[in-house]
Amino acid sequence: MSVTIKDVAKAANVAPSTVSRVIANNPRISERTKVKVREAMDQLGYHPNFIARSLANQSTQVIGLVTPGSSDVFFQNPFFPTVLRGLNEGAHEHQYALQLVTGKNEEDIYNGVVQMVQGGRVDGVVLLYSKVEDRILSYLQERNFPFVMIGKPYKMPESITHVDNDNIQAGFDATEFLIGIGHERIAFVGGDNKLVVTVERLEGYKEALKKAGLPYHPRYTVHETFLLEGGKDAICALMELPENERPTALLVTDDLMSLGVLNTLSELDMTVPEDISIISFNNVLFSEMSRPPLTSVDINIFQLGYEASSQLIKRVEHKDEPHHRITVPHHIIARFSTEYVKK
Amino acid sequence: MSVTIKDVAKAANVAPSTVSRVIANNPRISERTKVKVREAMDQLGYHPNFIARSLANQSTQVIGLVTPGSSDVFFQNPFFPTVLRGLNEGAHEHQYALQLVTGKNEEDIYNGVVQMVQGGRVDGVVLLYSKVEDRILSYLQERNFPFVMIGKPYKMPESITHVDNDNIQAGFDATEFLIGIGHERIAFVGGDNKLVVTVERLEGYKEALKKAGLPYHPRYTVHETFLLEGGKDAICALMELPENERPTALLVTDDLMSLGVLNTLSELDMTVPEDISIISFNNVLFSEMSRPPLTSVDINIFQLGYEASSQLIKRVEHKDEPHHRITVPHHIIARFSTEYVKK
DNA sequence: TTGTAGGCGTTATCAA
DNA sequence: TTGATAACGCCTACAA
Repeated sequence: MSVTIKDVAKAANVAPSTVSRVIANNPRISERTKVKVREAMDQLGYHPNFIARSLANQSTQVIGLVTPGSSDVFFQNPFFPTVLRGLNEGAHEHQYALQLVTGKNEEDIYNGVVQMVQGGRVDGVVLLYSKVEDRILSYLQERNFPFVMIGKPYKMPESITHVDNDNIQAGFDATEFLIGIGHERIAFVGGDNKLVVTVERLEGYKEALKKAGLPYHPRYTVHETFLLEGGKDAICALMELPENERPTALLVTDDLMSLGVLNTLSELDMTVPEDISIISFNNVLFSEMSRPPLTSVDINIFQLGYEASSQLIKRVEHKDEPHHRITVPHHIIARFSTEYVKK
Repeated sequence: MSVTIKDVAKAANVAPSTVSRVIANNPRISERTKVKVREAMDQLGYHPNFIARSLANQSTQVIGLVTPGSSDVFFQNPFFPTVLRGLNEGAHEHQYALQLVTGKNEEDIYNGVVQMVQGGRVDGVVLLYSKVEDRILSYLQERNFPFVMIGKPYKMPESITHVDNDNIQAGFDATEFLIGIGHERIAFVGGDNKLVVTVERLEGYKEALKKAGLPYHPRYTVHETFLLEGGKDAICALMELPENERPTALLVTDDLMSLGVLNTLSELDMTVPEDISIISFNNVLFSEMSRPPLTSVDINIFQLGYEASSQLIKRVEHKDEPHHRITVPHHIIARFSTEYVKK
């Protein structure tokens, strides 16, 4: 079929093992035979068979990517392409390939992970999410299989290598930004409150209010999913408050939601930022394409991915690496959805 | 290390080959031993090793995904997540996994493909693009390696299995839609004119003009890349035309570009659709999130992906399948960026 | 119906 | 510095 190490060996008049050593660039092979073997390889158009190599080595140079619950939804999230870019870059630098776990629901994905792991298809795994009570996480820990998480583990963060933003600080900074331009009635519009990110950003929000001596009103806190329509109901409810209680600014924990919010506001005939300011999170590609362009907390999604695959490869190659937490910095990109409050 | 077929064999008091046959559910194995073996498997927590199986079978159950030139840019394209979803679904139905070719430039990707293919990492490949003079395409054809293309091959479409929209028809329909609501000066804002899609949609546009007896003005045709800022210059140039020559409608071949166009127009103080109508292509997620929501030609991106992986698997499993062209239907989603022309 | 043995293409150990 | 040879875990004639 394909040209193998044996064919090369014959052509070069050496043993297969010698060819193997040439491939590995083993220093104890004479330059002369190296050259000879390499010539033969070129002539025959030899390429090593990864599968055979994997079997012999017990290592595949492949990283598995695990998406949360339903991949479908996750793929839609503008977070995904960018984090994938980062993962890709980190993997590519070390000659690793990326493989996706396929599946439409949690059960599917769980089985996919088990197959990947036990089937020896991948050397390690990146979890692209963090959630409470995760079977996959427990499974990987039990088997002591190398993995890295993007986001903050719900528990035992010190025994799980993970890369994450300081989301408390990010929530704090965003809120302080609004306070700094004069806002006092600030509402928090967050995603699924089972996600650690949401909880943390909310915490930062509260801290900033406290520090500024502003009251925290639970009714100023709404949780919606990250999906598109999410925002609508939440916003309407807030905007129906009497004028002197209505928030003058919104902190929205996801750009996609912000888009929804923007549309809802426009339907309610409210102008951003004149009537109400918005600060958003993630700073994905289209944050600057909306009208008005969104002030958003850039969380360096690319770097999140890049660090994740780099760290994972480190773990795979040195199984005794201690667990790390990598904190990726964030910074606010001020655009045109925020403005000094009108008194 | 891990539990293998041999361990199971011992535990069940049979030969390894018997275990192997049980896994394959070979009918010539007695029910009794099947049960016995399966029990042993469960007890030991056996999972077949994919790598070993791949080596023995010469088949990996993995599909390689090849992105155009720079993956980075492609990942950003909102086309990508949806097509990936489709690919994922098609692959998952047949228990195939997806692997990405990593690389940042054409050279990188080419090498990645060669490694994947010669390295026996994948059973087949999906090309997520179609372009002129493609090394990767030639390479795959030369080696007679199973692949499927999304988009229309630049040449020899009858000897390449591909899944695509009828883009000429789509361009035609979109243009006719505008003509149908009274527009006569319609400009074509297209992406990279080396891409087959662009060329075809342009062709459809011309045909529709012709059919309606409207003149085709080359200056009404602008080509920009699919990138965000793309639109700006092109649009300004058009809008600087004297009022009675200025187009009243734009046909923009990509939603992302449309977003850019929308912003540019808003900077020029032109209102959509009152001052100018826009019909867009692809109908990606955020088409309805823009302001105004875009009238867009839905090209069924999901199905494009789904068909691609399904077809590929068919080819992989029956090497003698004849080449197909799968045409995925499109339809216009009318939203609020198009309006009857003001006379 | 089941077992034996060789092979898939590498790598790694041990001799030479 | 190189060559035999035995793994790696599974599949599949061929034999029994």
